[in-house]
Amino acid sequence: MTHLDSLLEGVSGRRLRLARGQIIYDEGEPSGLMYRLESGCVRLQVNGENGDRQIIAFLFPGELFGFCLDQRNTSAEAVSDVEVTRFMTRMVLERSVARPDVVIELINRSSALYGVLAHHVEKITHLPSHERLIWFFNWLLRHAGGDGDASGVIELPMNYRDIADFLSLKPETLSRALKQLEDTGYLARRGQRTVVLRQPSVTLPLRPGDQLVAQADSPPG
Amino acid sequence: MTHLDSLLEGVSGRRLRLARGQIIYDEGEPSGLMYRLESGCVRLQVNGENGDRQIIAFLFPGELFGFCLDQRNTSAEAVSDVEVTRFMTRMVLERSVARPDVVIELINRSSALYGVLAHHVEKITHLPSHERLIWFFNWLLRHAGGDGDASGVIELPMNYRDIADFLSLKPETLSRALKQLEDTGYLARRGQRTVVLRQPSVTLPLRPGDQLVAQADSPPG
DNA sequence: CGATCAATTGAAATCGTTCAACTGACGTGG
DNA sequence: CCACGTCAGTTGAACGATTTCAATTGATCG
Repeated sequence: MTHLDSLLEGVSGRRLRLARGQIIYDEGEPSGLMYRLESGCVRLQVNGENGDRQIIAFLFPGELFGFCLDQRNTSAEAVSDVEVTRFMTRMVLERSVARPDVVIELINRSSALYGVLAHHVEKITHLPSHERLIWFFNWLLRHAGGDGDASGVIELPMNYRDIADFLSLKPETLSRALKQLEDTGYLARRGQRTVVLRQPSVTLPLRPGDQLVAQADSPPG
Repeated sequence: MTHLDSLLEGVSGRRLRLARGQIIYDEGEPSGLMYRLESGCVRLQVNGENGDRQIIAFLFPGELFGFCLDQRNTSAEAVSDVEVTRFMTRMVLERSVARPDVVIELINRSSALYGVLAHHVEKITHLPSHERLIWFFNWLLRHAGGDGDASGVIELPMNYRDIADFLSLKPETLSRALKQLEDTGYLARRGQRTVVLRQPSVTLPLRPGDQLVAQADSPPG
């Protein structure tokens, strides 16, 4: 992660502020510019024909995106107010001739992104709604977790609709799944932008009727 | 596509034959080798915890895969008997220092793969079963289409289970969807490894009761 | 403080899944 | 060359998770 950050320092980049909701680039546009996210959260997405939207990835500070030489194959939008540094892809490549490690780092990041997406697909196609959520929150905890994993406190930079479109659920389903997880004690909500995981990184064996917190205080029978 | 093929000629590669079903590499393994597919069909996949499997991509002759420097983030398996040329990733990279266009081509291919997967996700999460199939067949026609698109004839290198796992359907659902498409006249089957699309690249507005072939020969009313 | 958009809740409908049984294709060995 | 076993694909019926539609509550920002 830190490798490339220093390397790109040698490439002239322009620092930009973008407001929440702003489109950074749109699918089909010619490429040429790439970005490093400095603060905030960005989403990559595919906009379907019927107004459907699939969010492919949430990006967090330190991550690079838009590294591509022909047409944009996804759209990028600001989830929150963000700061990015914008580079000309051409210049990054020129620099990489002198510094092979830049190429290596770019490749590593590309294949990492691919792997994340691959697993994302596997999860959203094979897990029921509430397990998708648990998986998502644990993933957030590991990635966006500035606070440290142990506490289980997650500040959500995105709204529920974004989460729904990331997990391929309807907002109503997300809402119900959240409630169920809250009721069963897997998580607690503080406002609707903060979630507290009770058991971070648990692979939950949740079946209808199971109760997590109940163990202590619900009388048997 | 042809760009890189000539470039890799300069890198020593070993030609291999692999039998159908053989694992080329497995998720979690250290990387170091990359491949060009010469003949046959390869699948990239993620194997879920419950024995579930999500096929991420089908690859066809000319395509590169396994371009990655740390751990494998997906598995690769031979869908049919295949021939591949195996390269040491390190040597490809060394070559790329002298030839910047190699880097560019590798980047293009990586981002193309990412885009394909992104759209794949969008489709399998937003389309009903029979439209996924139509989309898949049209996609096959464009990619594996050695015959030329116009005829609509598709030789399937993979079995129905592979297709089901690619489209995130159960075999039963796939079977039923296929039958429905056959009945409504969108496609015909010759054996179970050949499919003929009646209207290649149609965005079908199929609703229960609609008939495609009926227009010409079914009397009104 | 009101307007607007996001999130919640309920009830009904739908599509895909599940389970189970059956059919068909294919390859092996007699 | 045929019989058999095995595995892939098919079909039916019941089930269930998610979606849909509709109405309500709740947040957020001028």
